[in-house]
Amino acid sequence: MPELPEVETIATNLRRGTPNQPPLPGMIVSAGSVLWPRTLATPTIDEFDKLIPGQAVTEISRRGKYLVIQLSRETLLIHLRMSGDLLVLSDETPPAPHDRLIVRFLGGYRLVFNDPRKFGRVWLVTHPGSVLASLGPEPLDEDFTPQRFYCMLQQHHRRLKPLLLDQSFIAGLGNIYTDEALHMAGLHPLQLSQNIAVEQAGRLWVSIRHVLQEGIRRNGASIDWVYRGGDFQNYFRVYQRTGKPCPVCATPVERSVIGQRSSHYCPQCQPPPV
DNA sequence: CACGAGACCTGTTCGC
DNA sequence: TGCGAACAGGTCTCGT
Repeated sequence: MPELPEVETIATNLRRGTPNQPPLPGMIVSAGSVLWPRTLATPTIDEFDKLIPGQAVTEISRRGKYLVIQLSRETLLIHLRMSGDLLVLSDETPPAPHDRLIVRFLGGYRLVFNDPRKFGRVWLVTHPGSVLASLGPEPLDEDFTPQRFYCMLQQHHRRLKPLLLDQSFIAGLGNIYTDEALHMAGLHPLQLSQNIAVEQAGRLWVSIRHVLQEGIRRNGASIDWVYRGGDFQNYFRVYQRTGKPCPVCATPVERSVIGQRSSHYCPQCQPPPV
């Protein structure tokens, strides 16, 4: 799915609006409608339909890969998982295939959660902490220091790739940005976290923040049939570039499956652990 | 605690 | 051309 930069881009667009869509803050909900029941994690559809009308959107933010839409009384949390997307559309725009949940507003606009694969989830809760509690630190926050990151790595005995994908370890990284960061840091995805030297941890810290910021600057990545407007996909170093030359040393990029996910890396720049 | 397999889903692309 | 396999930005649960 969308990873941190894609969710950040969507949050910014919802907050500020775009040439095609008005800003969400200030809008007042007229009704909710759940088209695919499993999309709504909590509460029940009946309660959702009852609770959401009349609430105003007050604030839009992001935590990890969750979109956080603050309403007058409750908080709407949205996770796009693999194929979810959020659109603000006017009443003139007809419904689309794969629309899963809709929040309608006074004034003729609606927020549409569209999700072909149906993995995405929406929560309407009083306390967002109940859903977000297990998330690790935000990699772009000030209190996420290289020193702290080194300590975190030392506390686990796990392979780097699955560890970085673990949202309770660090929030927001997915398959793309993890592969990109490991390549930039010159670290193999199978490297064990406890064997990382301070200096290597520092390089990984810089790399993680660099690729995330680069992703945000380019409005995220749009790949496969899910186009969200970003163009970071044109700047991938290794992700989905199997067999193509490493941008640093021209060695063909390799792919292997690690922890059920495909990993892309340069065997020259990212030597495998002994 | 760390890890692999399976589940949840649909759509696109690959390979024979 | 056609058809099944492989694959896709994620996360959960279960068994070892």
